[in-house]
This record gives sequence, C-alpha cells and structure tokens, in this order.
Amino acid sequence: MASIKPSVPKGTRDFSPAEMAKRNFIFDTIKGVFRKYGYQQIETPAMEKLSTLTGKYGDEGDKLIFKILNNGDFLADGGINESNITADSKRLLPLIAEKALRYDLTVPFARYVVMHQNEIAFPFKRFQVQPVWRADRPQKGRYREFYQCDADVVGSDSLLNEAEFVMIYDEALSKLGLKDFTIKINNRKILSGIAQVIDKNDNIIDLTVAIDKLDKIGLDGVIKELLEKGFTTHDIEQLKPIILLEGTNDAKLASLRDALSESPTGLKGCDEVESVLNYIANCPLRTAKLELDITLARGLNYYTGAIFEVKTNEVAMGSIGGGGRYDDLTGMFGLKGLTGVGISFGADRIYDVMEELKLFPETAGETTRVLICCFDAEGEKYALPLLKRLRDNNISSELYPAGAKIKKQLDYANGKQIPYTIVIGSDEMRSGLLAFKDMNSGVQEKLSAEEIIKRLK
RNA sequence: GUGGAUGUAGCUCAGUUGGUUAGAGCACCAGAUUGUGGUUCUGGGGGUCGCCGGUUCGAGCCCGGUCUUCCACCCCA
Repeated sequence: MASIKPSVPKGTRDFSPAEMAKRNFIFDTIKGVFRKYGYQQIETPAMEKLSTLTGKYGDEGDKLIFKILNNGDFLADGGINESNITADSKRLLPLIAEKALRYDLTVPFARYVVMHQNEIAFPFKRFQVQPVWRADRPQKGRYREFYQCDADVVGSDSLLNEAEFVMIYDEALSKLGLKDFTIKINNRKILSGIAQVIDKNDNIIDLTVAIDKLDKIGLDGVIKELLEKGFTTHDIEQLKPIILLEGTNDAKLASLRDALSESPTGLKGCDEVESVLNYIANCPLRTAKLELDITLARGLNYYTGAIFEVKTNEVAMGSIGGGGRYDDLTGMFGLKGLTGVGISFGADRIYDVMEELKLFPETAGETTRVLICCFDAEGEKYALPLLKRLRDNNISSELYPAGAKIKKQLDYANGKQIPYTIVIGSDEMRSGLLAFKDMNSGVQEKLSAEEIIKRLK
C-alpha cells in the first residue's frame, strides 16, 4: 500500500504533552471556579440530530455546521432519485445527513433540559467543557475544532445570575493571570428600545449588526451600512447621540433613559443593567473592567436580556468569552416559559493570549518528579519496592528499564525535565544509601530511602 | 463564501539571471567517557524542495491547478 502523508483536517490540531499541561491548567482553573459557584458538570454527545441544530444560529450559522453523511446506502435510503437529485442542496441535505457535529454548547444544553426536565431541580446550574466544531475558514484565534467552557442557569430570572457571571469571568481570568480585560455588558431590551424610538422594530437585526461594528469601521462606516439597509438620514440623526454615548456607566444609563423615555422596553433594559451594576458595586471585581457598551449586539438572535462579551486589552484577539440571557430557547423544543442565562469561555483563544503573554507557570510542564536509574536486573529488582513507596507517598516517579547506560538514562530525565534522579548500583544496594541527585544544581548526596521521600514530599 | 500571502531536513531558515552531487544552526544517533546528564570535541543518519501538471537541453527557482498554514473581510470563541 502506498504510504500517505500524515496530516489532520484543516483547522484541527494535535496537542502534545507540553500543550496539554497548559490546556489542562486553563480547564482546571475554569472548572474549579464553576464548581465553587455551585455549577454541576454535564456532557452531551459530539453529534446531535441535524434538525436540533439547524435554524438556531441564523443562515450564516447553518452554513458553518459540519454535517455527517448518513451511513449505509445514503442515496437509496434517502429516497434520492432522478427527480430530486437535481433539487438544491438545501433540500437534499436532510435526506442524506441526519446528524451533525455540535456547533456550540448552548443549544445541546437546551435540548438536554427539555429531555430531562422531570429529573432537574430548578434553577439548574450546569457547566460543560467540550469541543465544538465550525466549518469556518481558520485564521488567528479561529479554529474548526475548539473548546468552549460554558456555565448556564435555567429556571431563574433573577439578575443575581447575571451579576454572578460577571464575578465568574473576573475570578477565572484573574486566576489565569490576565491583567487587563474588559467585560462588556449590554441588554437586548435596550437595543429593542432604540429600534422602537426610531420606529424600526422590523429592522432590529440590521440595526444591531451595523452598530456592533462601530469600533471596527467607525461612525462613517456604520452610517454607510445603515443607509444601504434602508435607514433614512432622519433615523441616523436620531441614532447618533445614542450610539456615541460616552462617560461612566452611570452617565451612559442616564442619557439612555432620556433617549428611551418613550420605550417601556428600553427603560426595562436600563433597569436590568442598573441592577447588575448595583450587585457588582457591592462586591468589587479584582481585575476586570465592567463596561456598558450599547454597541454590543452579537449575532445570536436568541438573546432577550443581558448580553456579555469579554475582551483582553493586552493583545489583539477576538472576544475570549461571550454570553447572555435567552428567555425562550427551550421553547424551540416545546418547553415554554423557561428562562436561561449563560456564559462561555473560549479556551483556545485564552490559550493563545496566555502564550503570547507568557502567563503559563513553569511547573505546568513538569510531570515526573524523580527518575530511578539502575544498571542491571538486580538493581531493577531492588528499585521496584522503592518505586512503590515513592508512588504510595504520591510522588510521581519512574524506573528506567535496566540495560541502558546511565548517560542515556540521565538524558531521558533531562529531556523530560525530571528534577531529581536516584542512581542505584552495587554500592548503594550494599549500604542502603542511595545516590540522590538534584538535576538542576548537579548536587549529588547519599541518602536513605526515608530521607529521599522526606525531601520530595 | 470573498480577497491576499505562504510552503526547502524533526524545528527555525539560507539557496545568486533557471545550470554539476540542495546547505546552515538547533535537535537526533554514535564515539571521546564499561557508575553520572546539561559544557566541549569528533563522526553519522536523515530531503520525491507540499502535491499534480506545464514551459525548457535543464526547474527548489518560471507558469497553471490543487492542498496546507497564515492574514484580512464576513461572522464568531
């Protein structure tokens, strides 16, 4: 058989031991915070029914879902024949693919909640750390397979949840070593209010998508886009003072209340944001800047209340986290009136940021603490009980299989960054005093097994 | 989906207007050193120059296609 060049699919990666140590540092930190706030872990399958996923992420999102071709004779089983094979691929698709890789963790969670509603005690606080897949074109900070770390609450409309998510972001990212990041907060009701006061309720998507780009394409760019979408210069004149709000969060809120005085929905949104800010005021953040940003829209069309986005200010990178409240997500699966709010950490982007800022602790790569080196089968036999004692004392240790030169064994310890070695030869076996070597300083001493264990504990 | 770059040893990269047998550093293996690594010295293995095709007496170099990675747009974590 001709050998093929080994490679992985576009946008996917292998993770080697050094990378996994760093990735686990991120996952463990975030999971630890989730647990501390009372969230319980679940997992859902890598694949979902295609019908579960389609229509939840907008037309653009649907295109980015990885579909799984049906097994078996998918042409015959799907009833494909001369007449419908020529139909457009949108109609052909459900006939030949009934499964797809999950696109995010929120929709599968909504599906989970509806399926398990009778076993769940509400409010239900769950977290989930799993990969998701998107058929996007890869670029900086964008992969086709990446991990999300989600925490959501369903069955509670209290704004305390929103406030807690701000605290979770602050605590987890601070623990990871980020020094300067902003949690942006907005509220869908404020965006609705803005649309209402200019009488453009039907165009709220176009409106929010356009003003979301303010910091990227500037005011002129936004105006140009709005004009293309059918907004009048009169609408834009009304919008300008709203989207150009500046000052403290309180000042922005005061101006907004003024501008949205004709919109009860908009005022409700202002109240909600104010409540969250008040919770946080009582419980100061360690590192994060919390900023009301009314240009924050995010494409997901199911947010109904709070909207979150987290950005680092230390390196150029897209958002490293996002989330919001969705009042009717489970409604799509037939369970009405259940509200949910959640956030997500983008683990792979956080990794890239931390790598660039050199924030990973040195010890993240260290695994084995001590390597036992011996010369022959006799030494190996002598070393085995010691190895067990070390491990029983929770000291990760290895015994290099006998036969290799000591040079080779010490090279192995170096390559694996093992900080201590124990050399066992005939002298050592006779005296019971073992050659214990600190690989960093090069200092070697003769110590008993008890003393070595005491040193390593 | 649109546009622009990129690809030479395991890694980082040289490679002249197209011209003999494609190089360096690091890494790896062996020896100097039959009980001691990180330093040093000596030697060694490693390449279908991303892949396919074209132009040419001759292609790592020029042309077309394709794949990969990267960058921007769109969108997003």
